[in-house]
Amino acid sequence: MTVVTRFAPSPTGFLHIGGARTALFNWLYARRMGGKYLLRIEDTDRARSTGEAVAAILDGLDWLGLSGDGEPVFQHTRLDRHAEVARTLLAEGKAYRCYCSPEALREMRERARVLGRTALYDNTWRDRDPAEAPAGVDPVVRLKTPLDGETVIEDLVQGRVAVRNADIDDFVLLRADGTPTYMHSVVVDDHDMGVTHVIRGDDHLNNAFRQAQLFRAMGWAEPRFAHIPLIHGPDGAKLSKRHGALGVEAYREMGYLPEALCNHLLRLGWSHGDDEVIDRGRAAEWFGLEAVGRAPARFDTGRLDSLNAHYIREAGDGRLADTALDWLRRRLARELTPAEEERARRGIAGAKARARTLADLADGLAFYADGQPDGYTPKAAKLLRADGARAALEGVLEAAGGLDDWTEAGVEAAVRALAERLGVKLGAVAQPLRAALTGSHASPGIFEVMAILGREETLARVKAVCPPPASD
RNA sequence: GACCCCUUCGUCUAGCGGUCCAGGACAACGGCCUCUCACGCCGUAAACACGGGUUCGAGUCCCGUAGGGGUCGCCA
Repeated sequence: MTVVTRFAPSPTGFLHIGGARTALFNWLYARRMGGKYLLRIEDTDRARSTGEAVAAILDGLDWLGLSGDGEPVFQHTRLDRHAEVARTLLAEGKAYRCYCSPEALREMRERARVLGRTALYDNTWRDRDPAEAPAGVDPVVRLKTPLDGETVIEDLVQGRVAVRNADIDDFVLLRADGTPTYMHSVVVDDHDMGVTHVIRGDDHLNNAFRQAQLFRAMGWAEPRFAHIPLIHGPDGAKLSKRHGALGVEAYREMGYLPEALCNHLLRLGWSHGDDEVIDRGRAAEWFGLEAVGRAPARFDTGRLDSLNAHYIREAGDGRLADTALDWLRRRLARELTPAEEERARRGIAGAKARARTLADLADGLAFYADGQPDGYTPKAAKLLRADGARAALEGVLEAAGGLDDWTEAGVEAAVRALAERLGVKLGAVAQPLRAALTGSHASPGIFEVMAILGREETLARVKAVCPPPASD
């Protein structure tokens, strides 16, 4: 039997972190088992579903590399099929029409709560003669669930979970307007799509019991369920799009790489011994539901930062170049001249070792374009005022002017010789120089910076802070 | 309130009865390296929620307690 998994978001907002992880687990499980991973947009609630949300979710999945195998199924296109299944159930006496008013239902809920019961609906119309139906009331259709015994789910993550059938009420299949509820359409669609493994958030565990009853009523094979623990916020409370959690696009905008986000999400609730850095290929080899934990994890960005830094360092300069240059243009809010672009491109190798995010990377590259885009940092200004700074910079001007070999090795030899001649440590020359060239007290190696900047630009920047004595 | 789930360092976790005075990673702190910042390397501090059992032996099994979370719609 081929494994078929699915990710079924409802398009009422962006793709949030929890959804992204659910999608990732479904994708990984399908890959691992050599199966298929499908997408379904749960848009039966036409009032809350929007086209923008559909686009945002599909975009987010695409960015993460979690697009479905084949085109996504839009649930609203299957309304007729959902109604047809409900009609079958009605005809077989496994479902019935309920004419209770919303007010009556509200009273039932209150009564049930007072009695300390879980099942809310009191089965008013379960066995009542349809002839008693009030005129002019559109009924809902409810499933006739068993009154005795218990429903057991052998969950692949949670283990055996049982609920007494008395605690499962006759839930609604079709609304009064004839449209299907989520509970009904999920089951019909999962069956029709051949879904074998339902991997989703823990918050659906209770729904599984109801859905299992519906599968049984139709005589359909139940899929295996795997309810993965939710991701909580730093405060330990549920993290969901409804509570202000960030969408994946927010992480993209902060400069995180999709592979870093996926790696981080993967390690939230799943582990493989002591392995921490796990790329997509490895994950697809190693992933298994048996290693998914049952306790919720908190979403903490500390490790995400560290993983992102790792993946930035790992990324080939070529692959990173276009992205980095885009970030730099945005950072400077202008286009780059060919010379600036060339310098920035050569600076990527040095800058990426120091960046945790793409935003950091752009910051680290900025000085290659402008001299000091934000002026000198306070620490840099201090370095320029330090004792001996003036002498060191004048020495550089002198030594650099006549240097033939303007390469990293060449300038290094010249600057080291200068420091020796002045009788100071290398740092006494390198630091003021760094401040003059980059506007900062921290940067890639100073000789690398000089080599990339070139003689002309290097001298110009030094002269800017160390004007030569006016000659007459 | 009812039902269901969870509980190892600050965080993510390893641990599937003895090999655990509990291991790794991130974060923190100290040091080395060094032209700065990173990287890298070395080191320090840091946890089995609590109480009962079962067992020769429990972080690991069972039962309670406490705490946390989830679900109880003609939303998904």
